[in-house]
Amino acid sequence: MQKASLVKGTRDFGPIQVAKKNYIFDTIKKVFKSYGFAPLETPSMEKIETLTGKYGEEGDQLLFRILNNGDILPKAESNFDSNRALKSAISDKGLRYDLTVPFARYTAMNMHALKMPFKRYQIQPVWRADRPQKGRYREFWQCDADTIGTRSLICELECIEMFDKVFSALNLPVVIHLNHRKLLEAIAIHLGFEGEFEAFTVAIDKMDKIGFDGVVKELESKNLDTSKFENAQSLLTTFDFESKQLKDLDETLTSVLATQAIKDLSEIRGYYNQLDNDIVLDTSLARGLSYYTGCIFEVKLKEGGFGSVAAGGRYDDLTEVFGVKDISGIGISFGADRMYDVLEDLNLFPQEMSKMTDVLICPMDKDVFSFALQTARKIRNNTQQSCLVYPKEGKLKKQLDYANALNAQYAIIIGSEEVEKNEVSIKNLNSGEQKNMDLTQLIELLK
RNA sequence: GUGGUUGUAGCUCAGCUGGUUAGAGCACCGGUUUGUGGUACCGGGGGUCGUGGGUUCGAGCCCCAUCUUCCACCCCA
Repeated sequence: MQKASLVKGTRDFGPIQVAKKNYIFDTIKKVFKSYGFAPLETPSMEKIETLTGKYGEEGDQLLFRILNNGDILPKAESNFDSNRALKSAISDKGLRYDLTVPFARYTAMNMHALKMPFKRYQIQPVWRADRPQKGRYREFWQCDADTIGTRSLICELECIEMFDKVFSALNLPVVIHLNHRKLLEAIAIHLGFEGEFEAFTVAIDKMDKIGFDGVVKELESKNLDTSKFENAQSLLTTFDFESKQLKDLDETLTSVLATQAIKDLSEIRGYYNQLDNDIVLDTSLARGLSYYTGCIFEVKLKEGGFGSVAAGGRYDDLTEVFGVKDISGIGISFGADRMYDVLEDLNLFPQEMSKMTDVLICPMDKDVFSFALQTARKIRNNTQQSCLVYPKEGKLKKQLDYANALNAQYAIIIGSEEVEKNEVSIKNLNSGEQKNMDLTQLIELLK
């Protein structure tokens, strides 16, 4: 016999967990649909060359590769000068790392049929060969919405609104962090890091974690000149997302790049009045994925938890590697598994998630089965309630126990007395209240 | 990928410096009550102590390996 076990960093979802997960998916889906996004699904696996080189060196290492079928040994026996060469000889497929790149691939292949701007949403699992931690899985679900084929800043606004709506619908207070890649570049140049943009962003992205002094140390450890960095603290921080702050920032930076970014941000700011959640301009936000070129977002929990529960940004050249130029796009992604964990921790899933049925019918002996089944049929055909007949007679205690385990709202008790009077005994399992009535009254009650 | 950490019944854990048949609470099952649950009482099942080696007269406890968990770094949802 073999011990049953799971692959590291993966998990099962039982009936209640699936209901909870669907609650998250449904909430997100509803918002996506209300903004006119249409569904798309792509295969779990992609050609390895579709995936590699899109997420940087680190990302490539985290790709799950699929071993080729057939006789790989002769190939493997040849001399390869590197792991990389060997890998590509024995594996030409991989599991998708995110949903954005498969979408770019899809777009490139279907340009002829897509009416721009094209808006799609996609809710599917992705895989990363990461070392698992809390809130960090090797298989997890992303919920993406992207708009491509337009540079309109209305899309940025929609992203912000969708973040706001989803988290507000889930009763999960968050802070939406907003930044602009060009603003970040302008700041980098202003602080003397021209040509060292990557190292600069990697360092300042850790601001909230290691603090200002930590960032200085990090930069120095990479032999970067931090002489102009002393006035950076007031520049790399979170600002209220208001026009006054934007104007001040523009005046401090006085560069073309900064002005472009501020213009975008001001326009977006002009499009809305009130959100349920907080939003800040966070100039220390530097999303790692290198394909972003405009606005970038990250949604963080107001209290504790993981790094971020949702993120996104604008990218200009994602389809270019597939031969399709000048398609600007913007997309966001919700991390369903992290959201699941937080909602669980904070006990924010609605009560009915654990309800397996609304009504349990309890037949006392075999003679009443047909009456019980008839009652069930009536309930199913005439009400919205789900209904289940306990498939074995006897022991009311046992049956009521079962009803509790299923979190049912009503138990309908049917014995020979009830059949004789052509009625049922219905018990409200929350209040304990119980009364007898005929089937017409029962349907009326359950409607 | 680097450094650390964890692993005892379904769950949360106890188990003294290695010493006879490994414990508790909760959960589960049965009964008290063969037609009334979620609160009471009585009883019961269930563990090759993550796995594989080793040291020892003897290992849940020590050593090695491996897997798993969680944490930090890296990166990220």
